[in-house]
Amino acid sequence: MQRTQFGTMACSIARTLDVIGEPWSPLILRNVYVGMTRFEQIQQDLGISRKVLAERLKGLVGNGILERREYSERPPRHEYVLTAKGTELCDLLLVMVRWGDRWTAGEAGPPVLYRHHACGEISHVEPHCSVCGAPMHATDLDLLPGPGQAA
Amino acid sequence: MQRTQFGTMACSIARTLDVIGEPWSPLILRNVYVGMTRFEQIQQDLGISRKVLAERLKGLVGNGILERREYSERPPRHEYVLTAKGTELCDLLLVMVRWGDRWTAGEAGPPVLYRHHACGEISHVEPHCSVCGAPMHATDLDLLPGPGQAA
DNA sequence: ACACAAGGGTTCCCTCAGGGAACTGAGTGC
DNA sequence: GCACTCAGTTCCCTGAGGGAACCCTTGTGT
Repeated sequence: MQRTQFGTMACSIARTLDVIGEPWSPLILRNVYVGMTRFEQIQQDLGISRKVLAERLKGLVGNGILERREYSERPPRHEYVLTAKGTELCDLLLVMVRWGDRWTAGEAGPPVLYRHHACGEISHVEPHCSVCGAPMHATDLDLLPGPGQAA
Repeated sequence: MQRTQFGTMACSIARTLDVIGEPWSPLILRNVYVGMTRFEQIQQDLGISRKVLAERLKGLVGNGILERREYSERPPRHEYVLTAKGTELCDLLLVMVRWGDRWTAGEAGPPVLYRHHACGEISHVEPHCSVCGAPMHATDLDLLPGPGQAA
């Protein structure tokens, strides 16, 4: 948890950060996304403190990103799975991957490749305009006040 | 700065987090993106501690996201502007905005609207496949080991 | 029957990063 | 000379992250 709460700001970036902005949260999400759904697995893979992992998982469940599901009743065992809200958040991870691959991967190249089901090719994510379908980057936009703007 | 350093992990998400994962960094980037480029402006707008702002700006400049530019010699005054690397990172902000608008804006609607230069319409960003151009989400992908994978 | 292991946490203490306010220092305007 | 602005820096205090140990329930080997 940040010292300053971002959730109350009239800014969708701040509110998104309120959900996954805490240290480790994006990496936890990533691990669940790739199928590493159990406490012990995640803890060992990331090398995160057990305390912090427990806090983050509780937070992500509370925010509706993950769901705590019992996969064995006896003995009681739980795993964490993505909700619809959480799955959509994974698109954000893909954009982070794209930027990281481009600017930080260096000589060695990207550590993971992504194959698109639809076309079967190794590709990466590219932002497009939801209206006209053309590529859309941060420099191609005008910002206008919206209905939810603070008074 | 996180206690655990993410930069050395063989994961583009972790490496991206190493650059903008610290608390406040994405919001600082956002402010520079919308044209709020000066220390005093950013500090007052965000309500961030001056100490932390100075640290973050130093970090973002060090990572090649921002450039510290003198806009007046006498008196010496500086502003922070986006580099190419930083501008591309803003695409990440747009995806955060999109998710935040969808899942956290509530009744009031999005606080800011984005108009695409190319088509002139209010739109939002949507991830597409760089190869086939079709919409691409986290669930449409297979993950394969890449060349930069850890040994 | 008993020891031990594994999953999934919780509790403890310690350190260090964030918050807040005060201070600095160059330069300008009056 | 005095106030004011920008852009930081320094100070102390609190609270979050790291690490290790501990806990509880159930399963398993002997």
